[in-house]
Amino acid sequence: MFSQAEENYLKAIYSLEGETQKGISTNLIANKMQTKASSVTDMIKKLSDKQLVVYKKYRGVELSVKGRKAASIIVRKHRLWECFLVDKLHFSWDEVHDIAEQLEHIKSEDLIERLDQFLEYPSIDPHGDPIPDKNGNITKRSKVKLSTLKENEQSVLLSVKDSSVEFLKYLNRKKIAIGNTIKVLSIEPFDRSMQIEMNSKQFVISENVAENLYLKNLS
Amino acid sequence: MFSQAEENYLKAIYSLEGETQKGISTNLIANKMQTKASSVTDMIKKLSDKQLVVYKKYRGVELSVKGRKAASIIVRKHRLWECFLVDKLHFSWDEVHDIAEQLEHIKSEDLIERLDQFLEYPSIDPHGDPIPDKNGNITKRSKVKLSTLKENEQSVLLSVKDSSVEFLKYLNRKKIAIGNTIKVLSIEPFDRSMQIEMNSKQFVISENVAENLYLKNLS
DNA sequence: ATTTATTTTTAGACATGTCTAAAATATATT
DNA sequence: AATATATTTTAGACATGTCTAAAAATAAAT
Repeated sequence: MFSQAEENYLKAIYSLEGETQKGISTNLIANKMQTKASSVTDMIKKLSDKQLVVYKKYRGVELSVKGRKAASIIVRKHRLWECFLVDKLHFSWDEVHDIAEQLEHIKSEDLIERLDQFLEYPSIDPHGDPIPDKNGNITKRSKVKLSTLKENEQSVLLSVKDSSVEFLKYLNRKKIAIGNTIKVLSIEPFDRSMQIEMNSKQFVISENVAENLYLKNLS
Repeated sequence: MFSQAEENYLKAIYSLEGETQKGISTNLIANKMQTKASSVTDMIKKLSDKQLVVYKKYRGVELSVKGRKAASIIVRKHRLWECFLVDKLHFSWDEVHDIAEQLEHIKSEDLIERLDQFLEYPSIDPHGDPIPDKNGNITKRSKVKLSTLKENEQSVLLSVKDSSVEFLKYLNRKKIAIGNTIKVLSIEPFDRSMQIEMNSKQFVISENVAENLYLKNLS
């Protein structure tokens, strides 16, 4: 059984491994977790002692098989709770992160399997991210950033990269939601902002926004 | 905001105040919480500094108004989560205590109000205990132990005193459930065991069992 | 009312997880 | 290749919450 602190570190490293290819540095983790590099080093040693990460001094860390499985179970719990909060308690997708962050640490395998059943085995969470199965396996879909699309290409919004409250509220205002079809009408060369069409409406989004939306990869 | 440890102490003191009339002693709390008296003294000082309890050295503690409200909100959360686990996730009433013990510490007022609504504002938990409202107020029902009933008296089972897994499993086997009407047919003077009738069936229960069942007070 | 027994508190220690400041190592620059 | 810069680790400290063992206070017994 892991402590909440250990679980949070595992989750952070897991998430960083998904974002970057290289080894995960101490500073990267410290930044992600809003803590200090020295604290990260301390915790990494504990995780290394427990064989959850592979660690060589000054060379960064990597999750072990055991660590990766533990991390993905935590992600599974987080995402299932988010589904519960949105689908059953009718929270908005921008309100659920902090609460799920607490709920993911509840210890009970039985609970999470029953919750999964109660939710009718969802495959994605409210932000479009896939939910690992009970063994921690994830079926990942091929996706591309909206910013990589060319003029006149279109696809379906699968998930968001940034799931901060600010960004999600922006998407709410623009009525941009998971599952919508987005077509690129034109791209402004100066700032790479995009004129897009969605639900028969046309509007402009910044490059920053386009960088944070994942669409189904059709190629 | 309180730590989990603080919340557990508040809940224990709250529960002891409900069971006994006198001041709550350090040892009583230590026993309830499966910890040492010295640890209790340490924590009581912290709670006293935060004005959650009234404490005089060597004289035991009492919850302050603020402390009692905080405690009853925790009880509210615990009981609502137990309802969720039994009514929605179909756990049995003997399985929910440990999980609710964790869930009760989740921080979000909004969450608990939405959960209350989702459960359609239950007034009692699966063990028959009343659920405090959002202000911590409880509408308590007048109840008596089955052991106080005389021959030929009958009433409805309101709640259980002991909610240990062992006792609840015993009740499951005997099909004794909240809401059932129980009639005392006879009392054995030697050991105060009772011959009772419930659901047109007759059987004997020990004094220990009769001491742990609360019936509606009809007098 | 003194002694005895029990309860409660204190003092000092330990585990977890965090921090600052300094030292050690790695990376970048010339 | 030597120096400068940035990153990582260590050493020592602190907060929370726990414990053991000893001291202090209360309650019980004669």
